[in-house]
Amino acid sequence: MRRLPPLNSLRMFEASARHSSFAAAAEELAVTASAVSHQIKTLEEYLGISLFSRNRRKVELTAAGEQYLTAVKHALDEIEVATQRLTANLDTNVVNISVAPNFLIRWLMPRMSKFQELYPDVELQINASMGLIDFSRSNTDMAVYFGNGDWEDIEMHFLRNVMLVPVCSPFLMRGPHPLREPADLRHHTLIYVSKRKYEWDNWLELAGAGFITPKNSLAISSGQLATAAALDGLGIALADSTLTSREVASGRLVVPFDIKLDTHKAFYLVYRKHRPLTVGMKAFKEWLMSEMQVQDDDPVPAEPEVILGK
Amino acid sequence: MRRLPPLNSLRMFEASARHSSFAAAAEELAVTASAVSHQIKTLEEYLGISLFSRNRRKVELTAAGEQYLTAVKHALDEIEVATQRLTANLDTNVVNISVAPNFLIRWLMPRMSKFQELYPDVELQINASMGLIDFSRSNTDMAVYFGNGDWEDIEMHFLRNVMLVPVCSPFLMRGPHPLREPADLRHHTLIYVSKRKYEWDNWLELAGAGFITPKNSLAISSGQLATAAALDGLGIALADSTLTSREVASGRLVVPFDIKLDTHKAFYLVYRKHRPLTVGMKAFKEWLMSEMQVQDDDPVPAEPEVILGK
DNA sequence: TCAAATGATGAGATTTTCTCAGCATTCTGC
DNA sequence: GCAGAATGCTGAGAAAATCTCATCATTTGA
Repeated sequence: MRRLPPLNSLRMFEASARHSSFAAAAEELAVTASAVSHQIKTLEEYLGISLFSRNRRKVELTAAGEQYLTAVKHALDEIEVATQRLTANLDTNVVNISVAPNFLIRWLMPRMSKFQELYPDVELQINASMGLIDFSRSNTDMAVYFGNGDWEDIEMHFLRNVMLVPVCSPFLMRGPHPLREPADLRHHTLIYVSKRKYEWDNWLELAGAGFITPKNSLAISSGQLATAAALDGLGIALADSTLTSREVASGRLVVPFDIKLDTHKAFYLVYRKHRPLTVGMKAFKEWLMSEMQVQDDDPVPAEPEVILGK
Repeated sequence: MRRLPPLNSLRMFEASARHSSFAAAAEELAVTASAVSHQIKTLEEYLGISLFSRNRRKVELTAAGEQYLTAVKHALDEIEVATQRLTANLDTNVVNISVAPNFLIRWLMPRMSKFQELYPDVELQINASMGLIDFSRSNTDMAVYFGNGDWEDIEMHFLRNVMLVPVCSPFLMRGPHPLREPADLRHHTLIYVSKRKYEWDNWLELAGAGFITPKNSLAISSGQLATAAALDGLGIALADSTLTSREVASGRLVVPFDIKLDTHKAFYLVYRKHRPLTVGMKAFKEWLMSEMQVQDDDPVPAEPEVILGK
């Protein structure tokens, strides 16, 4: 069993010794000089030895204080370094990112090379996961969330709104029931993400085809797989226009109707509240936010006609 | 400016890790398991990383926790050692003693060789000083106080009562006014310690000579110097019978009247309250107390006739 | 020489820490 | 396989620590 002095007072002792002044230490520690004085006194009483000589106004270490400071400073250094290493090694270039698989494959992956060109020293360790992260229990540094931004106790930066457009394989356009107007969808399979069936309802209503009953519907567990299903010609999916821009550009996917549903949800970059950002995190954050901006400004292929849904 | 984690929680973290159990750590730290759990949680939240995996009932360090523990343990070790070195290095053989000069010269010095024979490893560093010691500001380990034991916040061990007898140089006995009865003192100079003039008044009253007015009186600042003045034949001093026994035995001082005044004051061994004793302090304390006992039992030269004063 | 700055101190306010009670889970002994 | 003991988590309130404030004494510098 250890016999340790009041540890918090050591912090004040060290600061006071470093400044040779209680007042200066108090300022650094964001407390009053009185608090420092009390703490030092407590420590001295515990030790039974005075650490500072107070003959003049300037406090000065006694011989015992000098000796003690050496050890205390060394110990606090070690704790500080270990803590920094464990938490915010602000110079670290390794960033643990957690994003939804769909965002990862359709947005982040294709742009990774651009990031690496700009920040060759930063290493992104990417984890694909859905659901919220418990930042106090996970070593994930940052995550990209999709939702309406009502998460608590989290640092959060808006990236951009998500607009959904229907996408499908070009083969469907040439099939027996070509998609000429929204109502034509009734002959097809609508692919939706589980628990987000309402998106199709909203889109159909926005497109003036709220009355139709589609031939079939297919529930898929994630946006990524929904898009994959669309690519395979299984039906029409609602996908984020930006996330599918590459497939559209290459002709692997087509947007049968340029009607965009504003989901009122958005992508957010999130991380633990108050967390000091490492250089790697700063780089990723800056790049991510500016890259998102670029996308917004870029003309979307097939000239968009933005219509706000409800 | 430092960025340190909550330091007190580190103590709990270390104990918990050492025991692999919050409950065991709680027992060691004399708190509830709940307190430990809260503190660990606070630390983990600060760090943003979980230090223990709690899948099973036994808590187990995570990889991060393991890494952190190494540093924390090391740092706490250093603080503990430095603190021990500064305070109660219980194995230390060096003892800082503070005693009144009179006690030092007439009692301690003559017996030092006996102490050193018994405890050859213990080194006494003796400081002669009068007045009270602020044990929280002085590196004095122990002191011998003279008084009535009404000191506050101090650990205190009664040594023995102080009996005052008149002492003077043998030359005075052979002078023009030999001391045959107490009233003869009126022809002599009475040496007293400043602020303790009443001692002579009390003694004279006790000796049935309260009515006399001495020829002269000499104020001296300390008991040691008063005895020295008596040795030099400057007059008659009141001195502790034990402290002057050597001079009396050698004939350099004589006790003209064997009337002992009980001062109702005593010598006490004192030290900082709750202070754990080092081996050196224990040795000195044991020796001092038993040596005082020996003195009490020893027949005092010139067969004493103890009379209680008021 | 006087105002400003520093430190000490005691009392009360504030914040942190701890305990308690209740709950869930996991061992242990039968 | 089950009941009870042991362990850990959590929230609310109690207890303790820490901090601030007000005041004073000293010292420093203009």
